[in-house]
Amino acid sequence: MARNDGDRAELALLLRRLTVELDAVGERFAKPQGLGRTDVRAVIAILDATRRGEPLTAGGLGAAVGLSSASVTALVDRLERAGHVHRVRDAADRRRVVLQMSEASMAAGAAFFGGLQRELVTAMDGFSDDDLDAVRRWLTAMTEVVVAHR
Amino acid sequence: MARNDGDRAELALLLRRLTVELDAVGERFAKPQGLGRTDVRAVIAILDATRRGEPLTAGGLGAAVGLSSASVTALVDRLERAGHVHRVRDAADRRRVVLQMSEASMAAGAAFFGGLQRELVTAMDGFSDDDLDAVRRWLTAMTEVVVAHR
DNA sequence: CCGAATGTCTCGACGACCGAGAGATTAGGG
DNA sequence: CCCTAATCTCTCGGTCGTCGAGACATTCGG
Repeated sequence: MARNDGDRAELALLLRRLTVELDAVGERFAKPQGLGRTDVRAVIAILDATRRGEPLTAGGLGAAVGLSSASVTALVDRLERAGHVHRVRDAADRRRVVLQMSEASMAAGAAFFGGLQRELVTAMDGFSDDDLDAVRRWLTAMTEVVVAHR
Repeated sequence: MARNDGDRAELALLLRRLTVELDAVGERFAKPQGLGRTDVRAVIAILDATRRGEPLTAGGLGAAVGLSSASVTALVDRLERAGHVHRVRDAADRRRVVLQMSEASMAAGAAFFGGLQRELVTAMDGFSDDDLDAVRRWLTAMTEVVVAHR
């Protein structure tokens, strides 16, 4: 079992290495756009919500990325000034501000992350369906452990 | 192939979800210790280097986490004030400052991340050697793609 | 119609980060 | 030896991201 445990620990290390590199990719996207770490997370959250058909409000964004309302205001100010989103008052509840990604920003994001995703998917060519199913189950299991760990 | 591409894209989403949760774990570790995001990355870098038998210097830490020298000074100030590391002038080259983790900090890190690692390894019980080998190859392949993406 | 709840924004303060440059130490060629 | 260039860390001043507290507008329930 000792040998097996070592192999498994290696997987944990590989995973950490991968997360570090993914983090670096995020920064390589953020820098040229004049965005910060948090801004990228926010953009991704807005895109995800929009794709789900439930556009984010300012407050929802704060909950999604873990920021205070003051920080959200500043964050949206930055994104709006940089032309990535615009504020739209919700017609039904005029206290709310819903966030819409601009066309240009959507295109930039799609070019960068879409490209990466295509490369990732292509790199999966060398794997059998059984392999990929094992990966899927593994990712799911690891996520459950991480979520439960507190 | 369309069906397969969808499945593969799902893996990318699962991976992103996992990285997000791992990030959250890092914050749950940092908060009670009075540490910030960068500080945790620094501690991990110092621990990794120490384990490799090549103790980090202040400058090396800056290179590892991507900070300017000014920021490194401030960072080490924080970590030292919080009792996580202490500065030791290198005897051979007295311009250098090598960073040593304190016993207490090592113990805290081991308790937290060691515990998580054990849980992760345990969760791999349900996987065959072939499964885990597929995971290992997949993680390696994904990391290569991410590193090459620039 | 009024008070409580909700959603966002403003203000003032703090901490993290960087660029430029100062101070200390080392390495190497006269 | 010594002088210069290179190296390593630290200090200083300024900018930006974040928060807590509270103001303002809007909605909801009695």
